[in-house]
Amino acid sequence: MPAKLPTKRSTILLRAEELFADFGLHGASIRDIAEAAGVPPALVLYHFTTKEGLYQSVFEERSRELNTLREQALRPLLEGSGRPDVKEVLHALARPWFDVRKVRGGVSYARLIAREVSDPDEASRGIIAKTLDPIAKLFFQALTRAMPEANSSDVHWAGHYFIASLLMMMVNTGRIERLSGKHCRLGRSNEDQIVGFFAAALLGLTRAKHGNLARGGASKSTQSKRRMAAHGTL
Amino acid sequence: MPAKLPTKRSTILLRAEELFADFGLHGASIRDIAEAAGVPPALVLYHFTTKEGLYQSVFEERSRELNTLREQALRPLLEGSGRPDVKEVLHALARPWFDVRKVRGGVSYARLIAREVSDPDEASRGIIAKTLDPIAKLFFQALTRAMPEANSSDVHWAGHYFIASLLMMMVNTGRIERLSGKHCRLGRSNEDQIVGFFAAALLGLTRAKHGNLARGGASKSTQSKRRMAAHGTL
DNA sequence: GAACTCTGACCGAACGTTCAGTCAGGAAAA
DNA sequence: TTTTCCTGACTGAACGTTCGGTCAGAGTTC
Repeated sequence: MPAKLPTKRSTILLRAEELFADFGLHGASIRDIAEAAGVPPALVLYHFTTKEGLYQSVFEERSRELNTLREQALRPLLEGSGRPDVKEVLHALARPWFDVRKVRGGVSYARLIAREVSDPDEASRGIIAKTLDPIAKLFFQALTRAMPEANSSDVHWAGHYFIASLLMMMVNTGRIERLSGKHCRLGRSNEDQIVGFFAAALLGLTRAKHGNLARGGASKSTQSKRRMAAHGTL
Repeated sequence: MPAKLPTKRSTILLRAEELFADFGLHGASIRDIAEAAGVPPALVLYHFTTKEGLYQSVFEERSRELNTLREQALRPLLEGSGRPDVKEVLHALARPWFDVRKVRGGVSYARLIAREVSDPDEASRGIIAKTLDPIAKLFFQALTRAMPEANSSDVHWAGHYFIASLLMMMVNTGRIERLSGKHCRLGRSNEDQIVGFFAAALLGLTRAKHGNLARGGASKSTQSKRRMAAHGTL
């Protein structure tokens, strides 16, 4: 059978993702998006009711796809009775990013998240919390189980650093790639590089006699750690 | 002598920084900023000519302050003939962030940068390149000199990871701090934590026999590395 | 009185959104 | 089979509001 031809609705969704990623919620107008999709502005509102509704749909559609991949990779690591491999845990989070970059719009989604993460707006926060927090919790669970003897606070921070670096890689090299054309393309070697780096760093935590790396607050309250995990991005 | 009382111009600059950080260039209107500063909208345009002019001024004013601190810390490490200490290099980049957070508006500036970094807009890119690239180059120079025997590509990536994590820490905990009130405040212990983590990871690079961590592209061209440094953020 | 700081009234453009209505096609009634 | 009815996709023209920016002139300082 032929590939199902794109509906006007899906075209709007695609163009909106690109323009929202490039210019933000306020920077991209409905008229811009409608023009990019080749439809009258009224059709955008017909399908998505409000501009925020469109924004939310853009976000949730792609998040659902990524979260499925991430959960498929993380669940087995948590359900087995054995101790998960650190590299596998990191790959579980990294691989879907590299997969989604291959499909059209993947780069835009990375930029979209990068925008949301640093946005204090209430609507944005709700989106992050709803779509990204569950996976983040799973990730930190797996990471902690992979390194039971390491200082829990350090492991949590390391997880945050990994996530931040991953996002930077997606956003920043998306820019490099676009500027430099074919070569300097982000590929699987970058995935192995970042996973290798953080796996080594994490394993180094256990070797460094089980104290906090910081001189100061070695043990944060469990509550504050929970809160940090809850605010973890992707 | 008394602290010099704020001029209307400086008040506008301060409020603009906060609102731009919260809502972005397009999300914050001149009228919003003027109202927050307690001045008529026309005064904003009188002082800064255009909205983009105001945005640029906000950005450059705070960048100048931070860059001075960073350069003061990095220069000595590069001018000495000896080999710089890795931790000192990392601290040179991290400390100004923690210093600026203490003064009013520091958190907003971090969010402002986080926005800019993932913004493909030409104007934004120019700002990043002009204000942040020189320091980034200095940082990568010092880092490479601190670890001459390590794989240069890995060191560069590690530098990017450090920068990304630092920014995430500023932005994310700015959020946590605001939500949780007094406690859970970002302090010096966090600075030691992130510097300690990345210093250990970097030193681990030399121990791991001098190969690239990635299986794939072990040696990127010098050109591509330069370009990455040029796109380094903060 | 020259220069600087500041203000309120105003402008055209663009904004998100509304709405009456067209149109193709499928189900129901004749 | 033909006619009627209905629904969901879609459109063009407008709505009221807010936007960035202008401008003549008032107030203040030197």
